[in-house]
Amino acid sequence: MTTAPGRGRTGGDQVTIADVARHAGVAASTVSYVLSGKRAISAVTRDRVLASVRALGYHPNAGARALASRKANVIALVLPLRTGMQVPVVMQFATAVVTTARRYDHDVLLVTSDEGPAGLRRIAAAAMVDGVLLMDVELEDSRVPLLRELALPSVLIGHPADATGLACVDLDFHRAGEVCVEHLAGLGHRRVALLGAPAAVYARGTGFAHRTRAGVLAAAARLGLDAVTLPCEEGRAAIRRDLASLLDRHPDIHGLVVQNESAVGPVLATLPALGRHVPADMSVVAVCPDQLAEQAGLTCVPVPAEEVGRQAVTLLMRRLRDEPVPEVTLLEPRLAVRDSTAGGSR
Amino acid sequence: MTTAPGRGRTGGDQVTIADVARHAGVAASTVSYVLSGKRAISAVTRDRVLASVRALGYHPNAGARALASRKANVIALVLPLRTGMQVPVVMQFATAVVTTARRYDHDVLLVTSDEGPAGLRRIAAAAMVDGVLLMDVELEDSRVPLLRELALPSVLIGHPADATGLACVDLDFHRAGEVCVEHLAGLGHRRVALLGAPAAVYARGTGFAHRTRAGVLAAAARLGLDAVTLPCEEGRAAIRRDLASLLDRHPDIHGLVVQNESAVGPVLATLPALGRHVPADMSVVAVCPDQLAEQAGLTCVPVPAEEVGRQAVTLLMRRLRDEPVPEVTLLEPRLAVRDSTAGGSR
DNA sequence: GACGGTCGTCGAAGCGCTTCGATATGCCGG
DNA sequence: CCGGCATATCGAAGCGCTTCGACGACCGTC
Repeated sequence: MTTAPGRGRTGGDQVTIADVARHAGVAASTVSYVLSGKRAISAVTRDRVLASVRALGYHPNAGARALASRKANVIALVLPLRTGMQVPVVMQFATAVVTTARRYDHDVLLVTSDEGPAGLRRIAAAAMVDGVLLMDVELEDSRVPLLRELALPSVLIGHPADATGLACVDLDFHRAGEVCVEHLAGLGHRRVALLGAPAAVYARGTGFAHRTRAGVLAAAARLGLDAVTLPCEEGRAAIRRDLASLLDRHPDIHGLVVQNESAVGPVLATLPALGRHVPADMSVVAVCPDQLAEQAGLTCVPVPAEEVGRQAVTLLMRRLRDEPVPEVTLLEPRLAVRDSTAGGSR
Repeated sequence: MTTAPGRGRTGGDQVTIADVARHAGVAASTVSYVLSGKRAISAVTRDRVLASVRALGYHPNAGARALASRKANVIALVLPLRTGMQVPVVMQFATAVVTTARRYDHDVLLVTSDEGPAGLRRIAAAAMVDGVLLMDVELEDSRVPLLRELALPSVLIGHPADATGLACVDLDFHRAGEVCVEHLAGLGHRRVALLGAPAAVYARGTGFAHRTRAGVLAAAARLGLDAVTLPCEEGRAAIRRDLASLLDRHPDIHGLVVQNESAVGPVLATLPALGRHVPADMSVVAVCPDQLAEQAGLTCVPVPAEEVGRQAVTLLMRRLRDEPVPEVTLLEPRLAVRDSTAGGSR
């Protein structure tokens, strides 16, 4: 309607800020200021501009905006897309991240860990993103020094051995381990076992696995319980074997902590077959997504993936505004008691 | 070393094309042509430029590049982050997409379906992405007309009722249903059942669920088998109940097709408890990720998430180059026979 | 009633890149 | 030995946006 809107391209309707300015009878800079709120604009002008924006269906061009403002309004989510990870947790987490980021008017670029340091470097150098969220951080993580070097705003999920100068969010897995053991102890069990992540996960130095184990052992020591811990591979058969040999060697164990998403089902299925009924002969408490535990009526310490994701984004946004953020944010575990744990006789 | 590299900003090392040009003693446009290969450049110059690129660690600024070239080199992956989805499949799929996209020098922007049409519109208008990959497409999907309207290059995973003018990739679920039934029939079973997705998934008109069911029924009709199909909710208890009532009503069923990731484990755990041993009394074939089936020694038609992801990206890339792509690409299902199916007596 | 101070708006200068002529150089055939 | 044609390179003009300095208009003030 006004002056020559569409450029040549087929379907290339691209409405520019100049179009809006013309439509509203103001300068382009004024439109920009209305949209960013960085300078005072009279109510009259603002309303007129906003009306034009709506009328034309204007959306600022992301590239141009990024170039001029030196902000992409995009954050990177670096996911561990390797095997052996607790898949649903990652998924829930990603959802929360995207949703929360959108609330701050940011989008999320998905990056896989296997592109590794080079990927981070590329993303950073190309100024594609303003900051990064790193999942599945290991105790000694090769990406951590790089992050420091790049001075790229970041938030880690999980935490490395040395978190100096970084921001980390995580469930307090050490405390989670303790909580599980305390619960079992409170029910009168004196001998407990931790069925953990696959051995590879420990070998990789993944924080949550180590910290949970440490928590279990610490609480056991403090409360004077006997505790054995062992990794647990995936696969129904492997689990059955590991579990059988565990109970064979330690027949007097009546409390079991399971921290391995994919093992939860098989463990519950296998125990009765080994003559241990839950909870009569064996109390089971898991560290896993609540959804999973709820289905199985399992007492658990839920992994609050959603909450972690939200927190992580919030922290990153704060960091992008150059506000100070705590180095370590640990979420307090809570225990959801269900029917898989009960008082023991010894 | 050369002339004034770093701008003022702390850590703002941003190396620009001008820096490279200066370092190599050529014009900026020459550097651009070396990098894009869009004009012939002498070997001598090219080598000198590439050396400078490496020496300075140059990475083109994504925003500037997008602005000038009108290509973002980013594709959007629109994921169904709602509940009731087969999570690990989605994950595998996402991995394949990211990996493949990187191979074509593209990045992936993660978008959730719940931002819905508005999200697509925004992304498109802001020219953040060059194309989109849509997962979990429903038979009547509200985003489909929008895609047509926006003339946004896209590839759908799954397919809508009307695929005209679009590109879709998917496992041939209809055929998968048939393959399962044919396998069971080949083993001599005359009465089979399909334990499908949760009722909500059918209600939503999700293609894969409907098509599998149709395939099962078609093959059964063709081969003269009796077939019953029923949805299957999540949760161990619900599954046990559904399964028990099914076998109660149809005690002579000896072939079971399971298409519900989260039901596979519980079904296998429940059958023996109901007095049906696998495969002696009941042959079970699943449509699920192969990894899951392999663990359980289950005969299955694997959902080739990785392959689908790769194909989808490849098609999208072709589309971005304005090459013609087929409207529908169906991957042929293959059957992996394991220990959960065996010949029946009737 | 001239002066300083806001307030609201404008114009212009880039941000770093691609791309389109234009120009310079070298080579060929006539 | 020159016109003509490739071939290799350069320079300049944007892409659409933000942001800075400037400037008019209007206010209250002494």
